[in-house]
Amino acid sequence: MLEEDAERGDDARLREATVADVARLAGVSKATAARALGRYGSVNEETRLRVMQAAEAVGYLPNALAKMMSTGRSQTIGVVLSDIENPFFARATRGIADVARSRGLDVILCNTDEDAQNETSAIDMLLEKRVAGMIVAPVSREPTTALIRAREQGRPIVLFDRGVDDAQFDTVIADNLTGGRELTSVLVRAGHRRIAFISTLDQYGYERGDIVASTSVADRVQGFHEALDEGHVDGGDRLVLLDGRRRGIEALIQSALSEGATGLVASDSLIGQQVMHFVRERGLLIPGDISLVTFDNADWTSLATPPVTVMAQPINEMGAEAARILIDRLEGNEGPPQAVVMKQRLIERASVSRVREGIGRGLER
Amino acid sequence: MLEEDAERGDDARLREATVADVARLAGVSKATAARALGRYGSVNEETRLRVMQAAEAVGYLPNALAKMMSTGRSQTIGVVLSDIENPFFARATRGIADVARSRGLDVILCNTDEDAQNETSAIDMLLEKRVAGMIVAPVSREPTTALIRAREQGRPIVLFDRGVDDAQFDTVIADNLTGGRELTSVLVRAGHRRIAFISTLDQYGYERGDIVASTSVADRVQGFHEALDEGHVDGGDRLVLLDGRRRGIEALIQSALSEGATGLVASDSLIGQQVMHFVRERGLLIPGDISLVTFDNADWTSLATPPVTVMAQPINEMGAEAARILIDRLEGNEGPPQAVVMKQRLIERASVSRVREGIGRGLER
DNA sequence: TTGAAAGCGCTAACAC
DNA sequence: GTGTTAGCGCTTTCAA
Repeated sequence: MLEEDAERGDDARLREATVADVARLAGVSKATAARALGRYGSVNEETRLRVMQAAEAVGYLPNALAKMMSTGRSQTIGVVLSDIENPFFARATRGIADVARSRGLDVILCNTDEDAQNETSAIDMLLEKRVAGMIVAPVSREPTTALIRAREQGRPIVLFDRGVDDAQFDTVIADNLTGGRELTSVLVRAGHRRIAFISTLDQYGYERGDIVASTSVADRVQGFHEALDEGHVDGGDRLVLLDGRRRGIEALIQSALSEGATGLVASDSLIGQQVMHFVRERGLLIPGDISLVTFDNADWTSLATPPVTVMAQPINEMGAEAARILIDRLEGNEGPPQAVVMKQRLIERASVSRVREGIGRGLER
Repeated sequence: MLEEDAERGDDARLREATVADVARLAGVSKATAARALGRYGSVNEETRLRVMQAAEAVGYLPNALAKMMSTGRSQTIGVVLSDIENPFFARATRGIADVARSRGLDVILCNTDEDAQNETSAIDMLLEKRVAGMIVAPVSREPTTALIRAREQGRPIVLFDRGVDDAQFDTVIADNLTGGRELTSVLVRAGHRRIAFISTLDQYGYERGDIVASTSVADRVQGFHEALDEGHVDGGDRLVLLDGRRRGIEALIQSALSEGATGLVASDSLIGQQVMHFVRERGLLIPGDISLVTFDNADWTSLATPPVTVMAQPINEMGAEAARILIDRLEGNEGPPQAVVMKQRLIERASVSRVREGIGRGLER
C-alpha cells in the first residue's frame, strides 16, 4: 500500500505536470491556465494567483519544446565553429553566449575541426532542431550545400571569422588584410628579407594568386604580400606555407628554416605556440636565430620569453557583434546582408630582431 | 505572374515540408511516409524509395522538435560549467562534445561564472528544454535547488570537476587530494617553509578545518596541509588565501609576499598565469624571488620562463568519462551513483628553487 | 475575462 | 505492408 503510494508519487514526478494538471487543480480551463503561466492574453489577477499556486503545488515546469511547436519560434541559436579548444573560438563563443543569454537565447555548440562533412552534418542537425538562427565559421569560402540550404530555408545565418564567395550572408570578420600587412611590416622594417607565412590549411604548393580556401587566411596572405611589395622584397624570398594540417606545423617550420627564412608570420596563435615549442626543443633562440610574429594576443604570447609581437583581434567583441546581428535578423530586420570588418591592433614585443646583413636586394632600387 | 510564382516558391520553402507533404506526393499515408523517413517499422522497399524521392523533391527535413514531442526523448544534453574561456573547461567541453556527438547527441552550453543564480537559471532552462540529461560543474558543494529539482525529476545528471555534499549524484573528479599533496611537496622538499595556497573563491579568512565551497579546492587545500604536515611545517607558516574573486588575485599575491612566503601554490592555471604577470610586472624573478607551482598543464606553463612545475589533470578524459557515464544512464542503467576519481600527474619543471636558509623549524625534531 | 476546440509535426497502437 | 486514429503539451482563434 505505502509502496504503491510512493510509486505513484514517483510516477507523478516522472510524468511531468502539464498545463492541464495545473488547470484542473486551479479549477480553470487549460486556456486560462496557459495564459496565466505564459503571461500572455489577459487573465483576472485573482485567478492568475490561483493558477500560479496550483503550478507551484504540482511542480509545473513549462515545456519549451511544446511551446516551440505551437509558436514555431525557438529560443535557441546554433554556433558552428572549428574547435572550442582554440582560445580564439572559446573567447568568441563567450562573446556570443553572453549577448545571446541576455536576450534569453541558449546556444547549441558544434565543432567542425575544419571538416566540410562535419560542418554539413552540424548545420543539418541544427536545422532539424529548428534553431532560430546560427553563427558559423565556414570551413571554406566555397559554401557547403547545408549552408546554402539553410539560407534558402530563410534561417538567419551570420558568418563569423571568415566569409564565403557569396555576398548573401551577414558576415563579421577582422580586417585581416590590414592586419596581415602591418604584422608583416614589423619584420620588413626590421630588415628581414626572407620571410615565411605559416598556416594550418591544406593547401600545398601555394603560389601568389592562388585562391585560398579560408578568406581570413587569404586576406592575411594578401597583406603579407603587400607588406613585402612595399619593402621591395623579392618574390622568390616569400615563403607561403599553407599545408600545416597535412605535413604538420613542425615540417613547415623546418622547411622555412632550411630555406633560409629569418622571419616567421604565424597565421594564428596555435601555430605560433608550436613555433615556440619547436624553437625551444631545438635550442634555437628567438629572436636571435629566428624572428616571430603571430596573430592573436593569446595568453602565452606575453608570458613567453621573449614576449611575442602579435596582431590582436577584438575577439570577444566580434562574437558579440555576430550575435547582435543575428538577433537583429531574428527580430525581423530584413535589409541587405551586411559585412562588418573589425580593426586589429598591433602589439609590438620582443620577438623580432634587426637584421643587418643581406640588405642587398632591398636597397637595390 | 512570374513574381507570384516566385513568391509562392519562397513561401513553400518557408512553410517547411512535413511528412504529410511527402506522403501526399508519394501517394501513401502519413504513417507509411513517416516509417520510411524515420526508418522504423517495416515498409516495402519500392514504396520506401518512392517516399525518399518525394522527400528529396519537396526538400523535406525532419523536425526534431516534433519527434521529441511524440517520443518524449530528446537528443540533446546540457553542459553547465563555470566559463568556457577557461582552458580547463574548454578542453573538458571538447571531451564531452566528442563522445556526445559520436552517440548522436548535441550539447547546449551554459556558463555560470561560479554564480549560483546563473547555475539555477541555466539548469531550469535546460529542464524546460527537456534535455535528456546534463553534466554540471556545480558552483558550490551546497547543491542549488535547481540541481536537486533536476534530480527529483529523474533527469540523469553527472557532476564534473567538483562534487556536492550529497552522495546521490554521479561524479567525475580528479584526485585533488593526492594532487594537492604532491604538488605542495615539491615546494616542501625544496626546503620552503612558508608557503601560500591561492585560489579564486570567495572565502575570506579561511582557517584550517573551515568548509570550502568548492570540493575540488577543498581537497587541494587538504592535500596542501598534508604535505606541510609531512614536512613538519608550522601551522602559522601556512597561508591559505581563498578570496581571489573579491580582493583580486593581485592582492592575494601581494599578501603572500609581504607575509614572507617563498613558495606559491596556484589553485588553477588562470591564477598561475596572473602570478606570472604580477611577477613580471614587478621585475621579480621566478624562482629566484618566489617559487611557483600550479594546477593544470596549461599551454603557457611550458612556454613561460622559467617553465612552470604543474599538476596535470586528464581533462579531456574527464570530460569524455562524464559524457560516457551520462549516456550510460540515458540508456537506462540504474545502479547506485558512482564517483570516478582520476589520477593527476606531476610535471616538474624549473619554477621551484631550493631554499637554504630558514631550515630551522623543519629540522628541529 | 474565460472556455472549447483546432492544430503544430511527429510517433505509435491498432486494425486491416 | 499499410492506413486510421489518437495523442505529445502547448498556443491560438473564436465564441460566449
